[in-house]
Amino acid sequence: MSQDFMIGELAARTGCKVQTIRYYEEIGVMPPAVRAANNRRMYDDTHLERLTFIRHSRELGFSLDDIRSLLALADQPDRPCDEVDEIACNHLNEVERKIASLKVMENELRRMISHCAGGTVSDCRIIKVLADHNLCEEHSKLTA
Amino acid sequence: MSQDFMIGELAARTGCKVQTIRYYEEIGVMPPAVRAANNRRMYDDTHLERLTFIRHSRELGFSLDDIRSLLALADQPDRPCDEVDEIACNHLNEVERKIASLKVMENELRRMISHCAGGTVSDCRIIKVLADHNLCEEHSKLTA
DNA sequence: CTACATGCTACAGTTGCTGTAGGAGCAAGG
DNA sequence: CCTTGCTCCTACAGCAACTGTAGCATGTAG
Repeated sequence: MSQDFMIGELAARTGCKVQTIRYYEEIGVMPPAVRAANNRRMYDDTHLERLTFIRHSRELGFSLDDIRSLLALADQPDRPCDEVDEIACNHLNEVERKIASLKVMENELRRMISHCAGGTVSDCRIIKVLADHNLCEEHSKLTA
Repeated sequence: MSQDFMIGELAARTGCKVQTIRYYEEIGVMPPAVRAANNRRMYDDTHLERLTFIRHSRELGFSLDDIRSLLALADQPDRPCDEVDEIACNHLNEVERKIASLKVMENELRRMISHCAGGTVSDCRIIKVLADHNLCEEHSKLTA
């Protein structure tokens, strides 16, 4: 096992673009790849696992900064996982905040659109509401 | 009416930073300000209205590109408002898409966090799920 | 007269990539 | 043997929507 392969195969196996992998190496979330004689990056299963971890974390919305911390913690199995929990909880809070903010936008957009009678721009409720904050029902709740 | 004032007052009256106003002028969503003898930008109520429109649109999540289009349409009151509706509807769809994607993240994060028993990193469910996509309940639904 | 606030330009930095230019190596087909 | 085409390499520019900084000029208050 731990057969070596090149960046193209790592990309194909993880659904990650080649440039993105090189970018992860550049910013230090992926370790520098060992180079073959022709200067090409060679990878094995440990790289595959690490990149899978990164991609999954990204899909869950973690920042690369958080991921750097999570990877560092994952490499120290005997430490308590408080810090992991904290990163995850903070991120969950952030996700909830974003959902709440988007829902306010959603409500207001729906309201604007449903009030538009479809005439000319001068009658358009959407333009009116955008021009005058006071016509907006939720204008105190917006904290995007 | 239409008293002139400087950029600091425009900023204070709209809750927009001074640099942001200059940036809006630079990219052309705000018209170039008339300059006083000392080269300072002077504004009047039309600028105040325009910036209010921009800020409110931004609060509702519209891109500056969309806002450019909306402002151009707002300046042509006799045209039908189909295009306005279309921009607003497209944006609403995008907002809904984002909410759906964030909710998937939220569910999975909650699930991970609630499964963590609080021991060491080697037992941590959060790290395990991040490392192995198959432990993720919703991994097919993530399309952030 | 001296601070201090405000204004100006110009540019770098943020996040997480994506795309491009310009070049080299390698295998297969003609 | 040569060309075509694929993959790889580095280095850099660009996206969105700002925000912050440096270094300077101007205006006002005490």
